[in-house]
Amino acid sequence: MSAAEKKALEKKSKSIHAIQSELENTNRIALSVDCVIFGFDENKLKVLLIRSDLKKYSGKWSLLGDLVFPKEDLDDAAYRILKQRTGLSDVYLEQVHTFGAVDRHPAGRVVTVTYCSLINVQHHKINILDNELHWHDVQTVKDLAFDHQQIFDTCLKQLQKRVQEHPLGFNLLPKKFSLRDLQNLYEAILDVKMDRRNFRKKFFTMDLLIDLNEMEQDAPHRPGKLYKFNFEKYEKKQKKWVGIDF
Amino acid sequence: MSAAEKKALEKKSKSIHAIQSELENTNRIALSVDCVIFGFDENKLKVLLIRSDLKKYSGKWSLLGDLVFPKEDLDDAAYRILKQRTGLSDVYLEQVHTFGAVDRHPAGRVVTVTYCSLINVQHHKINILDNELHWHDVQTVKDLAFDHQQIFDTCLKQLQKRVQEHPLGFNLLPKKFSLRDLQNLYEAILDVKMDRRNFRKKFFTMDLLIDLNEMEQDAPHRPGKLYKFNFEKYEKKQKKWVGIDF
DNA sequence: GCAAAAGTGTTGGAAATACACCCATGT
DNA sequence: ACATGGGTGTATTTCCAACACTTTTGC
Repeated sequence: MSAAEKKALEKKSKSIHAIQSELENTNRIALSVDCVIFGFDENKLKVLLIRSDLKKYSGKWSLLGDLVFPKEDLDDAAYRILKQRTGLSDVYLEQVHTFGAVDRHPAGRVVTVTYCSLINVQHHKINILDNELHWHDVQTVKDLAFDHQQIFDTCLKQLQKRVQEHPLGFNLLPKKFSLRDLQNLYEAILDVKMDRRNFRKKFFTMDLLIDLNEMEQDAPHRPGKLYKFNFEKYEKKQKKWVGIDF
Repeated sequence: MSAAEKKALEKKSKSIHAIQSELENTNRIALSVDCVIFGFDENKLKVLLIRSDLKKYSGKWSLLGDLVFPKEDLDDAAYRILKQRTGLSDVYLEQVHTFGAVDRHPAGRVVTVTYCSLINVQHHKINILDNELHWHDVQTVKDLAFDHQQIFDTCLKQLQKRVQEHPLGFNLLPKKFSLRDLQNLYEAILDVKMDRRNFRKKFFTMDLLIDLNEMEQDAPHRPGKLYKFNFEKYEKKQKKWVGIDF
């Protein structure tokens, strides 16, 4: 670009001040975060729901959400909301999708960014003091408030996909787990049955499990060995995956 | 839930009117859509960029974006912006990610929802009357305005992943294409070289290409056969994919 | 000793990879 | 005739799926 062209360009360019007027109130929209919080307990995949606080949806369940503050990073808002609702920090959180139909909220325009998080129900005993907050089997979730059913369905599908490509599942298990625990988890998330021997083979071949040389306690049958996931080794891998398949 | 409990709940519930006050201006945020528009031409993957119209970024390239209107569905906004910038409708568009760092826009808080679109450069001769709009080789894209480099990188990665799982690539090709065209496309997107025979085998085995019994014209060598993609057959498939692999 | 789940190997088929030659066209 | 890329087949390897018996523990 020549100097003359550059100058011509600058002439057409807007100053920051000019842009600011476009961002004035009339063009602003309320923005919220909704968290789909998955847990795993009693060999079932669970999701944390709260009673809707809106009369229109009285009695219905809804996701945990809140408005994003004007001076708050989007990701920070997600962590704040998770912390507020569950008391938890330092957990897996991932943005999934943004829902922005004009009429999705009865009180006005609210665009919502959905985050998905996976927490270990046993390990993080959540303050469910408020009995409005409840773990639900994902199998039986239906008829949520707002468009939360759609959001939930999207997140569950995404979880099912991503749990196969990344070691997310371990965020749902205790630090020490048996291979049976791990398989139960995958079977619950993916809603399939797997061959036990092939499942073990797969994970042992990956070579990402650390044998703790400990055994399950209090099992009403032969106790299994306990393992933990080798996150460090996994981080170093990062394979380049190529395989057209659809 | 008993009737008494239900009543107690309703007492605590908020009316829509009460919620509305939370959505008042002080809690609103400007929302934009940015489109990462991929094209394919001269066997290279391209992306459509425009000169930033902001003085601060004078001379830098940026994605095509615009504010979302308060009474406009988010997806509609994406289609509108694509239409405005390229004159195109009826193309592939997919939401990718939402970027919401407080300081990402110098003129104030703007959260942006990114969409990715794939268009056929040959087929849709875009009105690039405005010479501020330009196709760039993705290989050489760097130093974009705002956080657009990060957005672009995210979209390219997502494209590389999704193009292997879904037949998106055909949106970048003319309706009739040779297997060489198809392979060039995949090699350009994934930045790898593939074996020609195995590539053909893979696609023929999928059985989703319709042989048009036509030949390339004006090839400076033996002309190849032309095919089109069998979208109908693909739609009917929708396989359940299970395979843990990370 | 019995119930219940842990642990363990082999085999056959499918899919991915590696690889080399002849063919049709334009110049 | 020759340069260019189109079109084809086979051998090898790798991965996945199917499948059954022995072991350990609690009761």
